[in-house]
Amino acid sequence: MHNHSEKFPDPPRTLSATVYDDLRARLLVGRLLPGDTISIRTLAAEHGMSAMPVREALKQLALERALTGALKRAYRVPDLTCGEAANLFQIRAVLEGGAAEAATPHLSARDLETLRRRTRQMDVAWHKQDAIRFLEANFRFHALIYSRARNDALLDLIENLFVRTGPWLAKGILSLDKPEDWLGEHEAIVAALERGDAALSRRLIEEDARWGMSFFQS
Amino acid sequence: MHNHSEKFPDPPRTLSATVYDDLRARLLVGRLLPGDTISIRTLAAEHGMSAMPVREALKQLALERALTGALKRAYRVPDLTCGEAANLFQIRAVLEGGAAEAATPHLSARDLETLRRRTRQMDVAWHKQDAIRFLEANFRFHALIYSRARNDALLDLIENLFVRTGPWLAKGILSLDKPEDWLGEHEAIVAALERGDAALSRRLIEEDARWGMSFFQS
DNA sequence: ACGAGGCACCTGTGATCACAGTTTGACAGG
DNA sequence: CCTGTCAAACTGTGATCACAGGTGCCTCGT
Repeated sequence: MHNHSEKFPDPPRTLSATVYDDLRARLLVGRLLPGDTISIRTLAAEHGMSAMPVREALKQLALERALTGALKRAYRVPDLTCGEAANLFQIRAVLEGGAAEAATPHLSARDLETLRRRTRQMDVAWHKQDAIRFLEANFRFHALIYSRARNDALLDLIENLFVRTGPWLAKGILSLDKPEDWLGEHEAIVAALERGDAALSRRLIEEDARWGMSFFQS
Repeated sequence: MHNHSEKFPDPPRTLSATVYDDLRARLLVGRLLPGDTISIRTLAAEHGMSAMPVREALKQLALERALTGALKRAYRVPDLTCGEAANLFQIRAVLEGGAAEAATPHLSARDLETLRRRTRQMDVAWHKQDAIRFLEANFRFHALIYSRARNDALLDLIENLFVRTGPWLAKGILSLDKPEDWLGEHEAIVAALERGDAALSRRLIEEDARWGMSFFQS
């Protein structure tokens, strides 16, 4: 049997990084919801490894505020207050706005086509009430844009914020009964990017980033 | 003997957090310089503890890019390229600009007085070529402003960026022979804040954040 | 004298064990 | 039936040991 058929990213990486990435991906798309509790030994058993790598991954996620870790108590997915969520989306707006503005001149025609595909994926996921697929396509849409800003550190920070707001957004989407509220702002974003209008792109992205606050705003 | 005379923040916290904070403080003020190497067991011996807490702290710092951690090789303080440094200062500019704008209406007269004191401390440290004291006062100056923006998550992110740019700034300051280049822009910032001019404060802070790029720019 | 190979020491990573505080559920008493 | 209490099982944290890979110096051969 050839090895090529197996997943390959494992060997050069560390076990700790494996579970870290796994948790991060789950938070990003809302496969973990606010209040969910996570145990070191349970996760270790699921992954078939010792508790050591898992504990490191959880501690790191707690440090970057993707999880809460009280002393001697189980790690949990943070249940943000509206104020905390608003703060996060405020940061996302300024950070993603700047990234979009810087990325505008560097988007290729191929990129724009990919963005349109992501938009369509989001549309069908939204009407299916499939929060996970929706958030996944949404993240890939934004990540592609920001990656063209040629600033890796900035991309990391934005990704972190997506991870932290993921569970909140998933909770918000799942709490809706009517999927009517969705308006295809993303097409406007793609149009602005295509025209090379950096200022407009920035404004639209800022608006889109703040959209997540529309849930539960009291 | 009374316990009140001892440092108190220790007991409720974890050993791992202790060495984490210690390293972070050292990076922030440039007591660790780019290229410096850090060993788990050495640090553990210095702190009189097992290697376990130290490894967690180092891994966390590596994760937030405050240290580099190649596989099976010693952790080191990153020696940033000019491009990477420029990226970081670009992020600082947009993030700190936004924070300053939001904080402007909430600064008290007492805050402004403290800011002026920090400015004076920076001045004397600069003329003494004391990079550590300079960076410490500089950080406290900025941190006080941003703390008034009432956005803890934003404050965390900015602090992280200070930690990451600390060694670079220290290297830059120490490489200068003449301390002539220092211009007291901070007084202008305080003046703008005192007048409640949010837009001007933002612009001045952005300018100040980009100042760190003036070293070694090729 | 110079270069290449090898071995000893260094590094981080993972496993296993011991410990202390927290949570939870069951059982006894009102 | 409700409530207060206690014990067992859970939680994360820290220590110690074993392992594999990387680095560099020292020696042996030419």
